[in-house]
Amino acid sequence: MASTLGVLEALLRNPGAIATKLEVKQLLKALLKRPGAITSASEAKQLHAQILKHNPSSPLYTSTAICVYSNFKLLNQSLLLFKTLQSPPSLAYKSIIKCYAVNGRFVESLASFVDMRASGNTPDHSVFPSVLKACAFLLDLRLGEAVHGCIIRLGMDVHLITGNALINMYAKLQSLAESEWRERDRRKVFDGMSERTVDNLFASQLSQESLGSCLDGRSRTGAGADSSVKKVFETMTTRDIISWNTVIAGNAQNGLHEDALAMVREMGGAGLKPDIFTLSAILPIFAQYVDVDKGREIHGYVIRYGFDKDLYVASSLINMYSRCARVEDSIRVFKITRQRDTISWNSVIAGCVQNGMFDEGLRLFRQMLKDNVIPGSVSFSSIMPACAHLTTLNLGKQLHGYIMRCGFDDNVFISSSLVDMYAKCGHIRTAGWIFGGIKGRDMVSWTAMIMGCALHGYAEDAISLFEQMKLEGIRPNHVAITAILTACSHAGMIDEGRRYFDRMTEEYGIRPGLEHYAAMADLYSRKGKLNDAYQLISTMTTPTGTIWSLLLSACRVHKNVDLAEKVASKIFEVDPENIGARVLLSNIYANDGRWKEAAKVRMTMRNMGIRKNPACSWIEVKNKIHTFIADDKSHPLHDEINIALCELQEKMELAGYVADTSEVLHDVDDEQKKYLLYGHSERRAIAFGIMSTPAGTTIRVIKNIRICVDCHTAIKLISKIVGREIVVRDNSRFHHFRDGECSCGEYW
DNA sequence: GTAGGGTTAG
Repeated sequence: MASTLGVLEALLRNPGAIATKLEVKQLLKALLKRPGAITSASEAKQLHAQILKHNPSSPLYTSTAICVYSNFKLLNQSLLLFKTLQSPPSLAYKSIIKCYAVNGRFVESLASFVDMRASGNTPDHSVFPSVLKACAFLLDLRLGEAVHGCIIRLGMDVHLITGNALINMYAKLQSLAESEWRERDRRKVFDGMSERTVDNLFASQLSQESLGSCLDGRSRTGAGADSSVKKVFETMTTRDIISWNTVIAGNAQNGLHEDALAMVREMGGAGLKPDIFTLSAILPIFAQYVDVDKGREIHGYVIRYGFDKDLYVASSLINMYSRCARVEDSIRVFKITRQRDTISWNSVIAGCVQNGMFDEGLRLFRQMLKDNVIPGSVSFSSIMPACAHLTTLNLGKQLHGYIMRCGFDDNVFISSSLVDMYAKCGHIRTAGWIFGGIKGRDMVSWTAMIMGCALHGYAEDAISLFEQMKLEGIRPNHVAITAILTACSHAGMIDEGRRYFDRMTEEYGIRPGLEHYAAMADLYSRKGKLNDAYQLISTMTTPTGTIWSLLLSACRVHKNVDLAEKVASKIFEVDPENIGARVLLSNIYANDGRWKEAAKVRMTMRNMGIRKNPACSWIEVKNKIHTFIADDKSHPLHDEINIALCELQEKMELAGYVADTSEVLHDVDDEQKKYLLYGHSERRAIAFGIMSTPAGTTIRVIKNIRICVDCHTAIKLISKIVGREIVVRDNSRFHHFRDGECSCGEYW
């Protein structure tokens, strides 16, 4: 054999060499037994040439050539040969099935498998892994089960690699059928997470003893108890670390977290130590449970074993830390990871964005592009919320263009984030247009759109979307319900809001949480039903300062000082440092002319060392954000803006404008109050916007606090005078001012 | 030949 192959090597490396027919025949025969002797694609082509020269019609030789080509993943060459075969022999089928699979052509791979069975050829252990991988990829459980039956009949279910592939297929596909179980299991495990069973899990070096001790008290069984994954695993006579890791990853991804962790403990008993695959599979569990202590222990183990150079482990660690709100640790892990890919960048970017570090997220995103790392679809869905929160429309639009050029605009994660971004940037119509084009909308897409309508005051659209979502078989979760309650709240629809609130438990199985109480309290408060709001909040077991503050704010609008004092004391009970509440209370006193009390509250604040955030507005002009803070004169065009405001003022007064000074909370005379109103940040931002953009351009301004009554009146007039649409987002909603009117219908 | 990481609404 060795000498035959030696001749072959000589022949292949020197195709011009003359070989006798006998020699070639011997060579090919030897190759039939050892196709692996061919070590490069070019040698494979030489072999093909020899076959064409000496025996082109032999199915056996042709199959051998296909086999050799498929070893080098050369699909086109394999196919050319395969198509010449009238009735392909087993080897040809096996090779082509594998070749399709390694090239990601799973449909064709399975079709060839079906052809092979129909032609009476018997598959063997060499094809099943590819076939099972194809079933997993195509989410075809029925075919997978049929293949499994075939494997059992052939007695192949004890074969190590086939068994591993079976486990993988079931792990990937069972999650589809068992999503309901999964949810139940998740809650169950969550309840038990604080118990000692998981404690000290990774205390030392995952030693046999420490893992063993954790097995005591393991009590739960889940959907996985008699799952196909488990059955296959238990049937196998030999198992390797891949078998264990596949089951562990499957359990982790299917929400069987306790099972996954138990198996990590058990694998020690089989003489196997957790490796990089094991760790990257279980780290997301600690990320989900926000258990940074366990996550840290794993990080320690990772470092001790030198696994910290692995990209997968690094991304899992970055993700774990950011889910646990330790962004600094995420960034640290990212920075010391020399090798980086799209996913590790995505992890750190998403970590920043999810923790509110929008600018840092954007900076890292730009750095990623600079480093020539090609962004994937996940990169965009991770960064887009930063644009939504910062309301940087131009940046959002640029990213949208990039997304379209990449062909990612049909991705549901991305389009949902776009719906949200456009809605939050004031472009509700664009949001609606994108939403309309989403195929396979999920709960998040619907909720983003519903919330968008809510923010713009389009409650009826929000309600009809909500009902349509239910008709399409999507059961609302707690976020969707928050969105619909917010919609009702922003339109003053008390009855509708109350109905959704009262029925949410019965109809959707969701108990009202803080966010739902907040929306309802807001609904009553805005409508002036202050006592109803008070009653509702009082029924809560532990109302927060934030919820009481909604009512306090309404007390200011509806000028109810007595209730305000009562509410304020409730707030200071649970949250003595609450800045907003103290500011509000002082304003309420000032509004009532009780300047002494107002001053007292301010004094208390000063003594406590707390300062209120100043009112500010900002506007994006030519990709630059201009910020205007109340009474701040630092803008380079400050004087020009003042002149423009005075000119506007004259035209407004001609149109009948009379300043409403009732909300000016300073102890000064009316003339001074009028002057103070000019200084309101949104007015200066709008004046600047008018000065620096072409006639007719829509002005978009964002403000950090509620818009005051006088500004609301003034902006309505300004929109008419300058003939422009002016969109102002305050801290809770959008106002579209057009031709002297506002979309909020005086309700905000 | 089989195994692992990152994403959208609040």
